[in-house]
Amino acid sequence: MNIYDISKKAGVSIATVSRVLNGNEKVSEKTRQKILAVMEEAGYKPNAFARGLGLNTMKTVGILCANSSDAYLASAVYFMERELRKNDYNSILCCCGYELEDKQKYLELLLSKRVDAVVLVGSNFVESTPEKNKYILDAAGKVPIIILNGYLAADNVYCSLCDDKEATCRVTGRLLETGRKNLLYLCRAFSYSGQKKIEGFRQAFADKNMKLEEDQIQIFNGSIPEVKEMLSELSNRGVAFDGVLASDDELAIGALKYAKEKGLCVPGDLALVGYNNSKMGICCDPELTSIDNKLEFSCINAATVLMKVLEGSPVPSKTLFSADVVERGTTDIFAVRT
Amino acid sequence: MNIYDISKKAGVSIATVSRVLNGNEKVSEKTRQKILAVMEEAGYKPNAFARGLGLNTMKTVGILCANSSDAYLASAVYFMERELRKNDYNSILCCCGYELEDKQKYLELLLSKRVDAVVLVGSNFVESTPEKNKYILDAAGKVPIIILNGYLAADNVYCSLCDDKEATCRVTGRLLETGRKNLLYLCRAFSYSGQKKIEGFRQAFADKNMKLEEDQIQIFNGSIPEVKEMLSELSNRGVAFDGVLASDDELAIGALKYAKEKGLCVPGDLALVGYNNSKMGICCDPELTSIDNKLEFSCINAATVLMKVLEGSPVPSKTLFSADVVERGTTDIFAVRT
DNA sequence: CATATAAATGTAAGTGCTTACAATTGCAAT
DNA sequence: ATTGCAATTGTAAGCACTTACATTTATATG
Repeated sequence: MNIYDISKKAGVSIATVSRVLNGNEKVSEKTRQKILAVMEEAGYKPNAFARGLGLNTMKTVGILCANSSDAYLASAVYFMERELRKNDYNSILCCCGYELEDKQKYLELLLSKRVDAVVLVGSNFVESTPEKNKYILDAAGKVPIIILNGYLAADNVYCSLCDDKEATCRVTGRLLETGRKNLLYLCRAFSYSGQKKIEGFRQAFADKNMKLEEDQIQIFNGSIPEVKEMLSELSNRGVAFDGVLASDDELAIGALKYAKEKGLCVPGDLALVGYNNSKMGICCDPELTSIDNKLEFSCINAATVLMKVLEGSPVPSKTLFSADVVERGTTDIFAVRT
Repeated sequence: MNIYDISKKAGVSIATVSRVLNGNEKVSEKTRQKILAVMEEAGYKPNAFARGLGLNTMKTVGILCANSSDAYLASAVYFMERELRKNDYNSILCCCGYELEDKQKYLELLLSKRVDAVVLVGSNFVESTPEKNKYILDAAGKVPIIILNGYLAADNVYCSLCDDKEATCRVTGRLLETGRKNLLYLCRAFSYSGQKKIEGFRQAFADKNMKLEEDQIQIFNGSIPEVKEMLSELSNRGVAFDGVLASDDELAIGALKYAKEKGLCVPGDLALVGYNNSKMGICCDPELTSIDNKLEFSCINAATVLMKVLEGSPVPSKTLFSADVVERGTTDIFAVRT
């Protein structure tokens, strides 16, 4: 069952059938209806490969992410897929882990599938040195690249991200103002957003002319019990802290577990702030204060930008927006500390 | 840059180039090397659409799920994508929500993209009446369908699932044996696995000749605070319960929040059992006992089955395996109750 | 009613690959 | 040198569409 069969049954040429397939307006309403009726009756579905070949697009975009079972990345993938689908685009998902080599490999794989664009979900795609980001530029030479939560200034690369530095600085500042002296920052990985968060943390101290010790910033990539362990050791080594900010909620909950084990009062003895405002944060007790970086908004924005790029409209290459702070039981930064 | 350019540069015909592209062994080693070298040098990438047209496959499978931002479904999608990719298949992701109409619509959309197979992630794809499952059978007429966590006996439909009934029955039985009299079952939706879980719950009572009141089973689709609310009302209505089993961890954590609010001791006054063994379960305090339905195993199995189906090998249409119980702080069913 | 013009439709040449079948080549046995 | 056979390579016909351009048909104008 192909376009020839349909054209025969409808008594027209294949060109006309193709035109109705593509919504070309140069077809009389009568024949259009006739052809649609024949298609319907025959249960005809156009062959996507042949269309792809002729049109040089199959209206699909590649979504690359490190690990879509991570709750945060999963949500991002979900929102992106939803928004793209709203615009009649399909998504090819590919999870590539955190190794540079694999990111590169799977980005190329997506390109070889002739996707119309690639969305890099997560700040971990932007590395710290230009050479390591070359693979993105190479890809951008072929199709537009959208980066979610990371920023890379380059041609045909479009970024949608939250101002993590400002948000972290804001919250850190409030904690300092409410009398916390010994804050700790736990950061999972040294990704683009991780760097920005740490910069914000440092900035808050600088703004108040306060000194920051190097062990107040911990790059740590562990699970909840491992965080608990790590903080115990830190404490045993004599590092004191009355507040922990973290680059995600899981790390902060690790700190909460530490506090419980030590019998510390939260937020009295120890204030906690997570990041991403995930569901995990409302499972614990007290519930976790978290910075909400408006992922859904960011994805909607990214999809909108992408659609414009694909239709050739001019768009800004960077969209930066500010985060919300969702205060719950692990802090009292917006109330007065008792 | 196409196959003709390569054939010219290598001084061979396009057929030979195509042969090395497809790993056909009827090419002398010398010319193969020559052609590979030319491809490499020219940076040639075969056009996936044209290959798709010629081979009638692009080695992609469609993954359909209700909502990939749900942590459990997200993990399933992740594992499936990973396993499929290991077998050189790509994944087109499509999230269709819970409406029958949309499931049908997006399943058809995936088929129109000429995927080689479709994986239905989640038991919610199997409806309770045969007519409602017709859309799956229709699809199975075109490509193999894999169902994760659900079961539907039909041609070209393959299911990989955990024995939810047995697991629920086992845990419920233990709770009854350790002296709990008034158990409650919270079930999010009346999906295939939801039904099986409830059947297991009923079975455990039947096995002990104990009577089960209708309000001991609650179909409830709400968030954590809503569950808390619902249980309060239930309690106020005079329904007593000393144990809550739930069809997922979130519901169980809602019950935990209820216990905290009421000042109930967990597990002393109220035992709690979740399902899926999610990360949420280790965020709360005490940590949640949960039934682990071995999602990763199930996905690996599903992918293996699918690959065999695609290569024409015979495979069982149903793989059923048993769940693990991960006991944590919200129960004492494997220790003696004090 | 002839003509100009616009609208609708058809013809045929791509699009880049696969593969059945035909043709050529290489090589050992006669 | 000739033959037979297998291994290798080439030719050309698909695969199911799109679309520039040509042709036909309908409509409006004088």
